[in-house]
Amino acid sequence: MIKITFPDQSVREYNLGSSPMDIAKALSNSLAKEIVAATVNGEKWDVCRPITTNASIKLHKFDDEAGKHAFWHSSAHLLAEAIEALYPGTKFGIGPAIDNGFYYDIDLGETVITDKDFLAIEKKMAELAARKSVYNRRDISKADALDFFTKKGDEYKTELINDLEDGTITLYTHGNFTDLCRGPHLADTSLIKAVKILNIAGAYWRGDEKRKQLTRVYGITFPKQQMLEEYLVLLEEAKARDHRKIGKELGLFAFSARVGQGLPLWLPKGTILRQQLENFLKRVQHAYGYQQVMTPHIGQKELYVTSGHYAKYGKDSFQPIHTPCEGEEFLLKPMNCPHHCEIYNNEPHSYRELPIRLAEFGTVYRYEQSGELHGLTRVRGFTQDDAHIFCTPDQLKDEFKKVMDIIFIIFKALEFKEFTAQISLRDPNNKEKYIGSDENWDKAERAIIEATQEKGLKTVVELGEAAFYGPKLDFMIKDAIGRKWQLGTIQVDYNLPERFELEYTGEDNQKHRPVMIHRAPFGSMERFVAVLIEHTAGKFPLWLAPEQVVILPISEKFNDYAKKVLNLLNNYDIRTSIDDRNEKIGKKIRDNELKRIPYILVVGEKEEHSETIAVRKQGEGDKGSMTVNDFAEFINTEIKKQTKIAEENK
RNA sequence: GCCGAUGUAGCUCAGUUGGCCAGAGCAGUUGAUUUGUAAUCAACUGGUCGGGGGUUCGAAUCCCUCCAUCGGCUCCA
Repeated sequence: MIKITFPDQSVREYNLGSSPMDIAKALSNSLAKEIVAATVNGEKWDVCRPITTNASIKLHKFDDEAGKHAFWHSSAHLLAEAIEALYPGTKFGIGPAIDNGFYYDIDLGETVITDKDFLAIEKKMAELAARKSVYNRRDISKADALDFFTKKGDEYKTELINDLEDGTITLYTHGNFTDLCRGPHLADTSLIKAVKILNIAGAYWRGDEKRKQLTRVYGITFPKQQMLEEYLVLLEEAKARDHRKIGKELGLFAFSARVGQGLPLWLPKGTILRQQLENFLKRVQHAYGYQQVMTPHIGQKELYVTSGHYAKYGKDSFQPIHTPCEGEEFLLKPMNCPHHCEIYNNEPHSYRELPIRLAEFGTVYRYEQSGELHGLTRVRGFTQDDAHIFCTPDQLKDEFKKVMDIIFIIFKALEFKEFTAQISLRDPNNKEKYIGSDENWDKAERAIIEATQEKGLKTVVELGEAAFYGPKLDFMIKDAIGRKWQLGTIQVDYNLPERFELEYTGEDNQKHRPVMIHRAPFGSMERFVAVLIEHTAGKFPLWLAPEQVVILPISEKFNDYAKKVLNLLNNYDIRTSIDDRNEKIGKKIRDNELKRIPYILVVGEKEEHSETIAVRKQGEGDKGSMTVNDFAEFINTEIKKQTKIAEENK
């Protein structure tokens, strides 16, 4: 007998060699049907693998991460079996589970598969799944494993095996397919009830762009058909929210092949939206003691040699601009910090002046490979909501907390309710990789950790993820349909103050080096607007909406009254227009609802007589009538409510 | 940059194996209608079929090349 400890610390006895599945069955048959993986003594375990010692156990269903992982990993094997059946001779790379499904990297030789082949693959997978093939685990010696895959002609597998240690190698076989794999896997394939091949793409073998490109087939599977359908609905929803689509529909931004790829053009409406965001942030930052500055879009090559960026990125970036006569060399600015350092250096500073906080909506240009560009989220020219704080090492923690306050204000104003942060620290075993003294690093890392704790922020700590010049804190938000996006960042920098020889005079009348903090709550205006569009599906909060109100006269006869209403609202700085097209009211309502204008005002005979308007809220329908002044007051109060947070938290 | 896919009117898309002046809906213009809470009717305008080159009696359709976009990979100060 063996003693099994459950997560609630209860202990039960089972026969020697019982598998997690046996244990689950002993608990309840319905539970057993849902178990897809197990953790035994902290190790991921196949549900059918015998347990031979006393152990702690945790059973995983599909609804937890470990369960999904095993389910999708098993599905990747099933995909491989289907591929091998349909395309004999295919060579296999790796096939892991990912956040949403799984993939398998395959080498099809001369064969090319396209999305037209997906259906056949799905059918084959479903057919193979229904055979209820058991996943069998087998320990194997390195020599035997090499022999097996050499005979099979899978050179990718033999390469992988060569990197493994003898005695740690296991194979899994189900049906006609055997794979090198660590596991764990499902009991059998029959749990996989719903299959969808999502897309295919090229992927370099082992992520190395110098090596062969394999075909990566992405798929997802579920234990219930309905779950697949729900997932497909979510994908549709994500597609409907795509910022590239909505940005086009709402006339926010555009791209022109003639201007150049990755260079967004902000259209009038998108510009209003962006300016609202900028003004809001400027107000918040003003309240927090920031000073606004402006710097040129180019800088002498020398500036970036000083900053060190030229050495690091010079060759792989936009090439220098040369002046025709003097032979000067300028670079498009890839970041604002060197310019801000020179502003700091413009005059000597006393410790009494610190912290100095310089803010700029600075447009920067970075060369991105053409294939990396994506809508507004990855572009070649973009504007950072940048600021640099120059402070003493002792002020670091307090400044960090203040920056976090600003980020919280923004997240609140934009209704990002769920967010987490990642603290990136240096690799404690490789301290020499980093610039700056041990003492300062310790101080900075402690400051970040304490600041996040004091603010009650949910964080994960990643060792070795810090930049060479300092630790950082990155914010991750969850949008309205549960997707995660990385937004703002706060970074400590010991490097640039050194390189630019920044100084301040301390209390002791000696020169000291300030610490620099880079921070961008939005990240970039482009990326942030993209996330905001996908979060809101283009239904922006009132204060951000490029068009806040539209007035719809019932017929031409009421155009004059509509103009009167328009003038009144314009006096209140409410962004209003009239839709005086010769169309029926129903048509006008539909069109303006689709434009996601927050308020629609209908005016006709009734309203003209009573000096009122009929109010309709986007997505909610008729709200009854009120006087124009009452409406204007109402709108202003709403906007103040949405944006007042800056004043409150000063 | 690499692999694969796509590119037809301002937008969304039809155009079977090469074959009459390249089509539809929406948008736009004009006219009729003067409208009460998610699409009034009609006429009209609008296209070097991504650019260039080639094959052919004939190319949106086949081939080459370039450009852009999309899905990934690699990259992201």
